[in-house]
Amino acid sequence: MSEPEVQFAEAQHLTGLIFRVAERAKDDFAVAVAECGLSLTLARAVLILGEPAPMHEVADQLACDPSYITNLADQLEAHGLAERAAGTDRRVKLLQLTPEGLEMRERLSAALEEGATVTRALTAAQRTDLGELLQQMLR
Amino acid sequence: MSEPEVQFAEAQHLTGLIFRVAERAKDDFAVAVAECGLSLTLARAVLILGEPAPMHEVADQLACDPSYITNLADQLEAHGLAERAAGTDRRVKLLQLTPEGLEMRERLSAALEEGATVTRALTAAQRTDLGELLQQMLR
DNA sequence: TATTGTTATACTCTATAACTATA
DNA sequence: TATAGTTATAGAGTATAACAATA
Repeated sequence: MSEPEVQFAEAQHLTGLIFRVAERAKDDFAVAVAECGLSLTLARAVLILGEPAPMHEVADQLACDPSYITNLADQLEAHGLAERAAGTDRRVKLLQLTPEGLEMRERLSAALEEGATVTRALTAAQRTDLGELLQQMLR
Repeated sequence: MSEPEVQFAEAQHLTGLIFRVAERAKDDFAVAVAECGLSLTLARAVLILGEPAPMHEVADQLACDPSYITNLADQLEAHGLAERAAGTDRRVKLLQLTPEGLEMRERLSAALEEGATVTRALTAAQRTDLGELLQQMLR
């Protein structure tokens, strides 16, 4: 195969396609998130906090160091989106969304569902197929 | 719908699934890239440089500021993977892979194709279907 | 006057290590 | 002795603005 053909073939490879689709979806979501005045990580934290959770659990779910959650929690509080609350164990602090935080979570959730221009290119049946394939990949 | 059901439904939504699959693929690729001693961005640059390219074109393809390419080019040269070369226009500097760079590109390319554990969960037919759906999303 | 690349600088994101309080 | 969270600090990654050379 000549070089251009190799490149073309590579461009078709699944992993590259997944990356490109994900990047586009992320860009779309980032626009919505920026309109809300949040960073991507902050938005992820808000989405995670459907229910109050210990800070170390948030760290687990975001796959980041627990020390960084202090920073994120400070930012969430500064935005008025979440508060620290006492847990049963006095070492633990729960992070819980304020009413504003819950409202923000709704907005972000809607943006995540509807905002991705990529999924609009598919029919309902195709979306179903895609969803099944993706779920199988995560098993 | 009660809260846990809502969360479950959200977890199924396409955009979220795409993000999770992409994150897993990226983690897989990052492992291979780290074994090569490169950062993800550096690896992307190597993959882009199948042929010598002006630095500003690399910036376009990486979707980053042109000034940052100076930094990346310095790093690539420090790794012995690429060199700056003169272009026809004397303002332009071409970035081209060294033999080591080309070899690295092969390794990365192979890692990208084979390394993603996510795609292994699919049959050949399913991979074909997925590829077609993804391509349609990028059109 | 516009374009290419470079420099200096600064900002954001995130991790590491040492620390405190609690278990 | 182990766990939760905090603090201080440092590093990577990247952008902005001003600049030099060339077109």
